[in-house]
Amino acid sequence: MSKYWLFKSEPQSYSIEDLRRDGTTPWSGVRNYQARNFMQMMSVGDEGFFYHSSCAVPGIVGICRVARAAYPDATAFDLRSEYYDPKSSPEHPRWMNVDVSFVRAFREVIPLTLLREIAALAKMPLLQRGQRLSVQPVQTAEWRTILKLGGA
DNA sequence: GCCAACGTTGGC
DNA sequence: GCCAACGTTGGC
Repeated sequence: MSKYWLFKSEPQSYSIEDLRRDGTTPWSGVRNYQARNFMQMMSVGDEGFFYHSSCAVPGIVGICRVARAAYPDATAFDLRSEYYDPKSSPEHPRWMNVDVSFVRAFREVIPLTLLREIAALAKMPLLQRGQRLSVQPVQTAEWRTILKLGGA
C-alpha cells in the first residue's frame, strides 16, 4: 500500500528545480520530532508533493518519490553544518532522513490560496492555522484531488 | 518587515 | 512536571 506525503522547502535554499538537477537528494536537516517520525513511516516508492514555502507564490510545485527509507541524518554529526546537533551521534542518532527523487514538476504552481478554496482539502495539515510541519502525510483522496489541479 | 502560532528550553 | 521565555516558521 503506497502512502502519500508532502515535503516543504524554501525554494531559495532547495527548489524542485534543484531536485530535478540532482535527481535524488537526502531530505536532511529536519529538526522536528513529528516530521522525523513521519519520515520513519515512509517506504521506498511512496510519493510526495513538493511544496515551496516562504516565497512569492507558496504552493505545490511537483511530485517526488521516496528513494531510500529513513537512516541517520549525517548533517547532525557535521560540526560545520548549520544542522549540527551535539545531542546526536552516530552511536545514538537523534535525527533521520529519507532520500527523495524527482518525479515531475507541474507546469504551474498550485498556489496555497487555491488549495484553501477546495472543500475536499480543508482537513489537510498544511491548511490548518499556525501549522508549521515541514513533512506531512497526505490522504489518498487529497492526493487525487490535487493531482487533478496539477494537470495529471 | 510584521506578527501569530508553535516547539523547545531551562529554572524552579 | 509546570510554565514563562525564547527562537523559529511562514503567510501576508
